[in-house]
Amino acid sequence: MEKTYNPKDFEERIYRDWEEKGYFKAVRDDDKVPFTIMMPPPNVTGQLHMGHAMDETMQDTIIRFKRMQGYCALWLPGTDHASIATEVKVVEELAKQGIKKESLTREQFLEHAWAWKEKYGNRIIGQLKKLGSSCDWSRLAFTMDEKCSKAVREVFVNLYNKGLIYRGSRIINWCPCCKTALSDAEVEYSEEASNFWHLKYFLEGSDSEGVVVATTRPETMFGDTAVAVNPADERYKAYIGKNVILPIINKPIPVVADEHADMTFGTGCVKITPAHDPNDFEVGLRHNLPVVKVMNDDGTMNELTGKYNGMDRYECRKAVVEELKALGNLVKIEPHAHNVGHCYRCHTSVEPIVSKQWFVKMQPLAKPAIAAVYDKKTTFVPERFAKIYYNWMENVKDWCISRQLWWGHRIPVWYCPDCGKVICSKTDPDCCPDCGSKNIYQDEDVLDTWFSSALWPFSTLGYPDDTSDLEYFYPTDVLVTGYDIIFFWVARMIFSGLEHMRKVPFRDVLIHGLVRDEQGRKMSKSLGNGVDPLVVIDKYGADSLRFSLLQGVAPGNDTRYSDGKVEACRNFMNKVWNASRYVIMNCQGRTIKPVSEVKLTPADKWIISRLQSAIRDVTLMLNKFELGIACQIMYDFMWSDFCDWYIELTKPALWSDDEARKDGAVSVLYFVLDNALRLLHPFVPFITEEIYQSLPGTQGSIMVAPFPRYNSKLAYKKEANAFAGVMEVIKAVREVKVETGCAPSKKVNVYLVTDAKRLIQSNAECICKLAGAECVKVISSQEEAGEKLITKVTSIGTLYIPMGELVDAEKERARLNAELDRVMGEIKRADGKLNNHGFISKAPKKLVDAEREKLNKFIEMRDKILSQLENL
RNA sequence: GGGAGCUUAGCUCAGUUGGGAGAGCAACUGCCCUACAAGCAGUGGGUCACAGGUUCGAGCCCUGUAGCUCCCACCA
Repeated sequence: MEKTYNPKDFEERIYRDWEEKGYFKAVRDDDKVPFTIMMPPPNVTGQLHMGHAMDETMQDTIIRFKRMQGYCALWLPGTDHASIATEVKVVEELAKQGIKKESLTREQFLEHAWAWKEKYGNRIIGQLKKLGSSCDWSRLAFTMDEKCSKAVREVFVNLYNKGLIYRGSRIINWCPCCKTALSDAEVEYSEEASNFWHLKYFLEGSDSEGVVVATTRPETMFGDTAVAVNPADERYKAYIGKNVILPIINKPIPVVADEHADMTFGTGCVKITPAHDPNDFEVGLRHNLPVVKVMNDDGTMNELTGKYNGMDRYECRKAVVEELKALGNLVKIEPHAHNVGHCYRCHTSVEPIVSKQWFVKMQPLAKPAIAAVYDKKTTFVPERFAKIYYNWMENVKDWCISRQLWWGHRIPVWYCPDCGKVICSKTDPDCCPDCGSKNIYQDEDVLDTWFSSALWPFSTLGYPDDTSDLEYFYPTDVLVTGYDIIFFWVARMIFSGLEHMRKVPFRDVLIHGLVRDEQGRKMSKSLGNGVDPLVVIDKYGADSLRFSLLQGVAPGNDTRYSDGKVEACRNFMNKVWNASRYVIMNCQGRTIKPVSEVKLTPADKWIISRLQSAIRDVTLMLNKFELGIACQIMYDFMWSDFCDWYIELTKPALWSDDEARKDGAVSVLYFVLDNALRLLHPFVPFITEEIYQSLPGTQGSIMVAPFPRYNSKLAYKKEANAFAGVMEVIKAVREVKVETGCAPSKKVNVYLVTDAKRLIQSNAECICKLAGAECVKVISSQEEAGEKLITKVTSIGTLYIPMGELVDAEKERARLNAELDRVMGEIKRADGKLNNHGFISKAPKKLVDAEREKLNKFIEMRDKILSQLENL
């Protein structure tokens, strides 16, 4: 093995090897329990970012853990066609080549889109592999592949036949840039500074009397078909039923009474534009008002606006305000901030507009979806995200699913121009089933990209066919994703799964946060602060990146990426690497025995005990999806317990001439390392595999080796506890040496007055080695230690270390006094607790006893320090 | 308007059944000792936002306050 950890030497080779050996493949095995994760399909719009890297790492860690535990583990990968996002990208790409979308036929455009998908889809797959993702590539899916498309058709037709999909003219969100309808979820609101324009609409036949409406959208006035006032508003009662004249186009419109008008807001009079405002649309329905659309699809004004025809909506706003001012209709302008919706893909401000679109009726679907989470058929981790889910589901409106795009699943509906028949079909019809006309034509629109993503957990397993996979792997076990797509995706998968499979799609939803940049900002293209995972992998290795993305992260919380963190993890990898090198080097030519056949030293029992704790805790934390804590446990176990202590403790044995002793030490080292590697493997698969392969006696891949299981017989609680005393002595000697400014290389003599004579004697060699001592002797009184002593009181005894000229009486007094202070503090604390009647009577007996024991120990230490001070 | 989260060492963050405040980085001191200087040993540093409450005991549970962040709804 090389002296330093160099991931480039092996990561690619190992991944290829895993793939060739078929370890990623999940084949139904009825002797095993299935464990399934569906990868949230990354969009084929570009490449993976840090958020993906974290998401995939979490999934890979869980699936590797379950696979090693003996489950039939399936992690099914795939990509999403991302209808609108990809179409925007392809249009941009074509524009660079001077090609306009409008100049292409639908088929020509789709060819470009598929080429894009090939290129970027493959790039994403390459990135996933670099990360070490152990997904079953033989099942790689794409939301627009044959399987998924078949499921989309099935679902659409079924919902249509149940009356849960309908077509209608409704207010929808229109993106004038993408020129398509959007769902409510696809609109992002942000506050913008604007104005409240107070406009006077004169009463029909009057030059002075009228109502003043306050609006933020003066340019939509051409579409006004009424003015609403509150029926209880005394100020305007007289106007109800009369007409006012719409300025500029001089059109009479009625004043209607409607609760929608808030008497306390604005002027109390609202201009009603049913075609361009969701609330006004509702008012319009109540009062049977005409719907007048005054804008074109690209956000320009239409012919109904007279001279403003063709003008951009914002320019028109300015011009209309000017004209109204000139006409004397503008009463005042009031600054006013209000929320404006933007397209989540291109950030253009969306236009609420009446349009004929396809919708999914949500109420009947939402109800069981709410109940399922309420009944804990699906659990959110952390639980608080269930609230966000409920809140959305309980208030969800019908879902607009049609998009005026080309890239996506085309709506499976045909129209017959001859008899007016609407045909919704799973297969493409060639004529009208009613009149036999061949003139039928298909709906031009495609479906919202989330319509197909919603089916992901079962479409990828073969739905609508009754496949063996579907039966075995569905419902899946855990969905891992960010909180940002709970509405878009998680919620829709839940109601879709319930509706079409009669079962929730997953048992747990593990929600994670965003990966932010070093300053806590969202990583984004426009800020240019994104960090490419591949660049990081290239520099530090995939394992270091993975570990850094998991360590210290709490579920659902955002986390910050920093090179420093990755570097620290790389250092940890190097630590693991070198510890392994130490073990493997010492294994050369030795007989490795099972630990059950080794005469274990106290140190051996201590590390084996620590290992058992690590096994127990890591398993527990992984099962609770507490990956951050699990990582921390492994980090501490490997670095502190195994490397800093145990490896050092084995050196005396390994440097001795006692062959049996050497074999024993090596056997334990091997045992612990082997277990530790398997514990670590789910987190850092490459390095553990590389080392595992170098470990003598191992067979096959660590990927399919069993995950360690806690063994209570190896817990050695008492022994481990006793050994902590030895460690305390070692630390005490080290402290004394540093505090007295003794040269580190100088060996000191250590004398101990203690009851634990045997423990100290049997570990004397280790104490000497680790503490830098010449000898450790148990004595019965201080006199035996000689003169010029430094005293250190520990819980298992008092240490005396002759320091010769280095002993300064004053300094020693100060040092002892400081220690006395500390011990007195402890006594005060314990004493206080034990004098508390409530504590004695109500706290668990174990705790009270432990506290008592501590108090006695500290009192003993206090007395020793006091007598020491007297003798000084 | 409704809801959620955060506030812990100089910085970034952990802290899961309430039982003596932790890690990484940074700082300081001393060390190339045959796994590792991507290292070792040691040190300093925190009224766990604030105010109440529950409890024998609160960073953790409850109530309120402040600051920051986010989500949803919406004011024409």
